[in-house]
Amino acid sequence: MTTSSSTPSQPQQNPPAEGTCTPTLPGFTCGLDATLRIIAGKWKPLILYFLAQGGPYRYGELRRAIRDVSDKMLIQQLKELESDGLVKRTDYKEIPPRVDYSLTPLGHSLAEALVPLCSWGTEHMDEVSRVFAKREGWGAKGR
Amino acid sequence: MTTSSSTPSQPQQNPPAEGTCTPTLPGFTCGLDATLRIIAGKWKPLILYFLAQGGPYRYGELRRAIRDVSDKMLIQQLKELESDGLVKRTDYKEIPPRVDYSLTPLGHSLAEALVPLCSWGTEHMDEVSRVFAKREGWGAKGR
DNA sequence: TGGGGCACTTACAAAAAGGTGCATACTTGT
DNA sequence: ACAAGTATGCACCTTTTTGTAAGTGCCCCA
Repeated sequence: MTTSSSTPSQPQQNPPAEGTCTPTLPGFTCGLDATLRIIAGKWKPLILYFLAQGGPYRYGELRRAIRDVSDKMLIQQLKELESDGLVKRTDYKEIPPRVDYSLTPLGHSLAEALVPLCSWGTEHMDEVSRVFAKREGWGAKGR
Repeated sequence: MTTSSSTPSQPQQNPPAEGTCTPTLPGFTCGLDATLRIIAGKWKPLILYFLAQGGPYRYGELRRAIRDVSDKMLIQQLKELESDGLVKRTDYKEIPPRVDYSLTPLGHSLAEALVPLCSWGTEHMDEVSRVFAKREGWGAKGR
């Protein structure tokens, strides 16, 4: 929870290059920091991703689509996303419970901002795969 | 570390929209997943960010620039970034140690892919701030 | 009546991530 | 001689995050 908010000192040596970020913000180092903290959570990107693809999803659909996620986790992340205003939960209050989830406009905009990351990952799949092969390969000691 | 690789079932109801991601990959659900796992780590985005801004930085410079990061953490993350091929470490093998870090081409491309996230965070700063105010505000029980 | 699905909730445990502080080997400044 | 700076390494501990298993209330179906 410590975010390096105090004394936002920037390096005064190298030229600050282009205005990629604006490091003069409330509790965050920069917008990137803020964004990453919002999508932090093992399943959140996936959720956003799925919701961005299809229309609203029912809870069970998501659950099955994401596969490997437990109820606890899915619900927890959905709740955070909801309270963060990225996802809208619609409870139809029917007798066998029926609920669905969709992106809010804010959520949509975030999902769009994620696209380049997505492409990067896809483009550099081979490098990335090697990296993780390495990390897991001789595991048991390294990390 | 489980990535929902097995049985990549996709929802067959809603139309798959545009080709935002390509969910047919080795160990990851999609490129986004891969990317996020590479930049996972409290300080990595910041490091990439700083390196993307100025030229190569010496260790101590980074340490002071990022502020609040401990040696252990900074070194650890730098090492991972290095072994992931995003950062290049140059050891001048001088008597008082001198080392500097810079982005590799791969690192640069990633940094560029991060720009939209950065902008998103900056643009939606107000919403994001509110979110975190809420999260921390009535803490102690919520999470 | 037993089984299954729906959308969750809760208590508890395991694992991962992060943090603190001390140590190293060598040099320069005072 | 001693403190300070350089770039790290290592041991230990706390916090955060994730996972597991079980349970809830209600309904439908055979």
